[in-house]
Amino acid sequence: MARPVKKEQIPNLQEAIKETAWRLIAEFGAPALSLRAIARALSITAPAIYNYFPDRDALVTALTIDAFTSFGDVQLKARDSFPPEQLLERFRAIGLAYRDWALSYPQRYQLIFGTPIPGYEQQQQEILPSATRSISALVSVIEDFRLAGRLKYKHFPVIPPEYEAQLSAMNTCTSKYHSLSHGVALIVWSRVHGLVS
Amino acid sequence: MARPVKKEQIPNLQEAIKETAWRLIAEFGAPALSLRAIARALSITAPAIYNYFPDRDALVTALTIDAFTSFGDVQLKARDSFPPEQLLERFRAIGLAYRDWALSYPQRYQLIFGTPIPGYEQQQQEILPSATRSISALVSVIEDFRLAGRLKYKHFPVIPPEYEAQLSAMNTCTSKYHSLSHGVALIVWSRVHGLVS
DNA sequence: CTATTAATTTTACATCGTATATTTACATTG
DNA sequence: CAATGTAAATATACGATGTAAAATTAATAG
Repeated sequence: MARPVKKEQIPNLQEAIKETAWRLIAEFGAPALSLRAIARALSITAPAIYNYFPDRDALVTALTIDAFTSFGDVQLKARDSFPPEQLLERFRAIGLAYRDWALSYPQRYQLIFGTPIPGYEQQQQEILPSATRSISALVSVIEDFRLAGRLKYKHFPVIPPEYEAQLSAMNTCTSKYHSLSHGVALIVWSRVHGLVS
Repeated sequence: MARPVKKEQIPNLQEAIKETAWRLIAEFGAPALSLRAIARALSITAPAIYNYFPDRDALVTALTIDAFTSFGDVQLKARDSFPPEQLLERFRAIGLAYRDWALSYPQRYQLIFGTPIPGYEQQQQEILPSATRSISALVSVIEDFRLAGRLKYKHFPVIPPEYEAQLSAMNTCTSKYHSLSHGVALIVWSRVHGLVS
């Protein structure tokens, strides 16, 4: 074989594309993102991107996964900033970390939770693992509450149907937690999300 | 003035455009809807549509309003199929009517609750009245339950933040109902919606 | 040095929304 | 009844998008 990985006037183009995409999202908003705009900003032609991502949706999916990964890192780190016994502190840290993260990375927040990109629809299958991991911090703590008998509930929580598909997917993906914990986590999450917004 | 409303090879073009749009939505799905596709189907040129709708979003908004109106008609009719005292029957009729409507008009259902049209984002202001009316049937019945003291609750319902904006908008729009009724209605709605899906 | 081959650009096509200018055909008015 | 004003439709055009196919470039392996 010849010419495997050199030339590249931009050292790591794959990464540069994503970084530029993030910058454009930050500047003009997620709905305005386009391959051509990215190429323009990089002084590159649009089809060149196809060497790194099979199509536009794949790029957006990659961005989304990165965002979820970053989010998950922060969430897990927040949880582990307190020892396993201090459930309340862990719980609280996770909530605050959510807020900090949203403020620190508004683009990532926007891509995951904000106005969607026009033609794009989520490729659940690809995104799910990183998405699941990102809320596993919260779920695990609530699971600990439940195991400690400190989860008081009278009714099984009401889950809006929009989330139900994801919820059951998460359940099959990480069956280590009780579904009740998932449900409560979702509600907690929606509360925090509301506050942060 | 001259020539106000004649010629028109297609008698009522405004209406014909909308009907064709619905047909295309039914056939190819809402995300695939486009002005040019509508024009093609009508053997018309695309810019002609601009005589009836200022832009594409206006057309989609008009369709959405029509869908909500149809939905509201059915909901109110269902409610009024029982006398005001038979709250439970009314409640039940509304739920069943939801299902019937979704099955009878899958395109309308899809436009309101399904995958959105790519570039389009809802013009809340225009849509709100018809949307509000469409769930007023449910809200009014729940309000009656509340007034009759038949609404048992321990916690104020948890409302996912996505709906909160609409909820408060509805409140200012039709302030005749208690906000608790709105909240409960939203939860009931989400349950029924889940079932129907 | 040359052949191979990965990385890019060039060119091209199909789609979209929509702005502008032009034609068409009717209804009213002189 | 013919002239005119005007609404409705078309024709044309522009810029944007995603992406397929071919042509070009440059680095490495033999």
